[in-house]
Amino acid sequence: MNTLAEENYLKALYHLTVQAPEGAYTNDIAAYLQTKASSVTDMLKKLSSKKLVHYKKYQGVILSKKGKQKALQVIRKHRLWEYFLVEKLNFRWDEVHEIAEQLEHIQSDELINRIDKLLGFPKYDPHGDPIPDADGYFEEIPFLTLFAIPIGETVTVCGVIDSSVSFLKLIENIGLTIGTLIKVEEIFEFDHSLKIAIPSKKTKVLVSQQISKNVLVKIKK
Amino acid sequence: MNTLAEENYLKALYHLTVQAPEGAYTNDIAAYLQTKASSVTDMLKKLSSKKLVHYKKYQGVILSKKGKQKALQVIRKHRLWEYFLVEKLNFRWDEVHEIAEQLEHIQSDELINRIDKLLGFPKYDPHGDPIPDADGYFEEIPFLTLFAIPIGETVTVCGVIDSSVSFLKLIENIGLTIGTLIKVEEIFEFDHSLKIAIPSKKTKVLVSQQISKNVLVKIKK
DNA sequence: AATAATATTTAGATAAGTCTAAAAAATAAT
DNA sequence: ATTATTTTTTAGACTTATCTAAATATTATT
Repeated sequence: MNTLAEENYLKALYHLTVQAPEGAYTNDIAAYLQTKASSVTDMLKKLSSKKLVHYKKYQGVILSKKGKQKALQVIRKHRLWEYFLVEKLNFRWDEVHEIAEQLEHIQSDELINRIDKLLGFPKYDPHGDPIPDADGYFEEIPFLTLFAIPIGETVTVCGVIDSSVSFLKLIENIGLTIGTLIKVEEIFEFDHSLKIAIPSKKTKVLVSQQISKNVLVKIKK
Repeated sequence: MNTLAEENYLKALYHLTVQAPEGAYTNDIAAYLQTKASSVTDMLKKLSSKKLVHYKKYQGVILSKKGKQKALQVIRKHRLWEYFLVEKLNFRWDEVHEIAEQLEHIQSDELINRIDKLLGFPKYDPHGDPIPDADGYFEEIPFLTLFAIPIGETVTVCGVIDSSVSFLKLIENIGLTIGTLIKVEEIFEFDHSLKIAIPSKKTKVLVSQQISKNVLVKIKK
């Protein structure tokens, strides 16, 4: 069993190395966790002695197989709790992150598996991120960004790239929540903004390029 | 905000002093928390400096008003989470304590209030222990649950523990409304269900354990 | 009232996780 | 290739919560 601090480092390392197989750097980890580089070095030594990471001084760090598995279990718990908070307790999806940061450290396989069952074994969380199963397995869906959708196409919102509170508040406010069916009606050459129709709300909304590049969608088939 | 260790001491002090207004003793606290007397002394000093307890060297300790309030909030969370685990995730009562010991330290008033609402604002847990409300107020159970009544006894229904709509509909439907005189005719070992006679309606009804644990009764004198 | 037994506190140590400041290594620039 | 800059690590200190062992206070016994 790992401490809370260890779990947070494993999770951070997972997120920092998922798109960077060469490894994570001390300063980046420190920035990500809002701590100091020296603290990171200390923890990397500890995780290394526990065989959770492959670490050599000055050489960056990657998760070991064991470390990756542990990280995925924490991520699984985080995403399932977020789903629970939104689905069962009617939190908005921009409110759940901090609470899930605490709940993800509750130690009980049985508990999280029953939460999983209660929720109907969801594969994706409210942000559209995949939820690993009890063995750490998950499937990434090759979502497109709204930015890449041509005029006339109808798509379903299924996630976001930027999951900051400020962005979530924005899309909540304009009605682009997960599951919403939308249609791209126009693309303005001037600034690449889009006119989007939301049939369920009978509204239309103008969306900037910056927004459209952060909204993930699935093409309706 | 208090640390996990502080919360555990406050809770322990509450339980140790609820029936002993003169105060708790260092060794008793140490035995209760499975720690050493010297550790207790250290923590009592800390809690005292935070005005959470009234403590004088060698003189025992009692909770301050503030400390009692904090303790009750932890107890509230513990009992609500236990109720949740049993009610929504189908854990048995003997399985929930350890998980609730972790969940009780999650810091979010909004979360526990929504859990409270989800459960129908229960006033007592199925052990008959009262659940403090958001202000720390609670009523000691003056009744027994139907579950605890032996064969042959005649009792009056005087309340429920689960006050959710679904449960109220159920007991309304089978006739176990407040004021009803009932007699326990049989207890089936198989699933601890009861056969109840309702003389006023000249009917008999089979009541599951889950139901009997949520019906409060007063023994007829 | 003096001594024995018990309870409590203090002193000093340990472990986890963090920090600052200084040293060392790696990388970039001249 | 040497110097400058950046990055990373080390050394030492701090905090929280714990421990053991010794000291002190309280209570009980004679």
